[in-house]
Amino acid sequence: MNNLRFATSLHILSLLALQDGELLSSEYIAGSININPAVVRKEISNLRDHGLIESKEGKGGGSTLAKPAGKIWLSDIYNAVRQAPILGRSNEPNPECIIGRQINKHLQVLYADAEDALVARLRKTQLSEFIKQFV
Amino acid sequence: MNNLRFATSLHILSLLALQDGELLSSEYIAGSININPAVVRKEISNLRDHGLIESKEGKGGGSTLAKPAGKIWLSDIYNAVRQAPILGRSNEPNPECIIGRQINKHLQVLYADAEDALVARLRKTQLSEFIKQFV
DNA sequence: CATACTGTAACAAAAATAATTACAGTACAA
DNA sequence: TTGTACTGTAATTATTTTTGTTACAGTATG
Repeated sequence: MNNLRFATSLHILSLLALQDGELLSSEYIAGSININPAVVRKEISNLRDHGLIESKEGKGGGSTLAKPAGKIWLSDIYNAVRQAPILGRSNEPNPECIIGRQINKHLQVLYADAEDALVARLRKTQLSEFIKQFV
Repeated sequence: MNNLRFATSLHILSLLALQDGELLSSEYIAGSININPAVVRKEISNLRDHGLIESKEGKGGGSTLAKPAGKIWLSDIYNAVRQAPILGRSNEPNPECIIGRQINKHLQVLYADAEDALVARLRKTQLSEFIKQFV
């Protein structure tokens, strides 16, 4: 998770939440985050796939939340941008070693547990709560 | 944290813990993990800096745990390999935007909270417990 | 029909990660 | 005291991941 996707997605969603229904263009959002509009559109595309955002094409188009900010939890955002296990990838160890043969199985369990703990924390905060900080 | 360092370090420490005081060479360890010995030595160097491993140079040298496996928690390993915030890096948003100006501050708090939750989980397991799974 | 958007792909650039090579330094043991 | 078998570390290269850029077809609006 050494990337910008969580930060970017949360930024996008925060802007939309504060906008309260108004469509925002990828250009505008990109200006706020200070990144390329195409990157924003890519991230929006992903958030849309996860049911967090709706978009309208064409002139005057843009994006808005797909549901109230009170029904979006930070864990939803995490799940939307998640790609690899939170503690990192695994090696492909030597199967002839007693440790090597088994460790990935145990790592997976551990990674899942650790990730559960993280997600449980994120599930405590709604987007609506998060944006209350911006006043 | 999209890398192999946690998995690699835990593998190294598991081998040492099961070896119970016997010195293990980086070559042997590398063979078990199936990676390059120099990478192992680099990782060992880091774990040594964090007080988890002791090494002996020269012929017949190698590495061993710096303390009993019961006094090493998985959170210690996490802290040893940690580099970036667990949820990823942050953008450098537009300071002229009300969100852009503040979001990194709030992200930092959130990242710290989330990381605390993760670390708390890792603090529950000792290396000695982890290796009991290898029988 | 001109305009202003989105959606997406293809490509390029940059950054992070891992592998490799090399070799000086150290300890043991014959 | 010398050969051997290790570690420690740096320098370099290779690979993979991540981000940025460009381009353009498709869509809605007025």
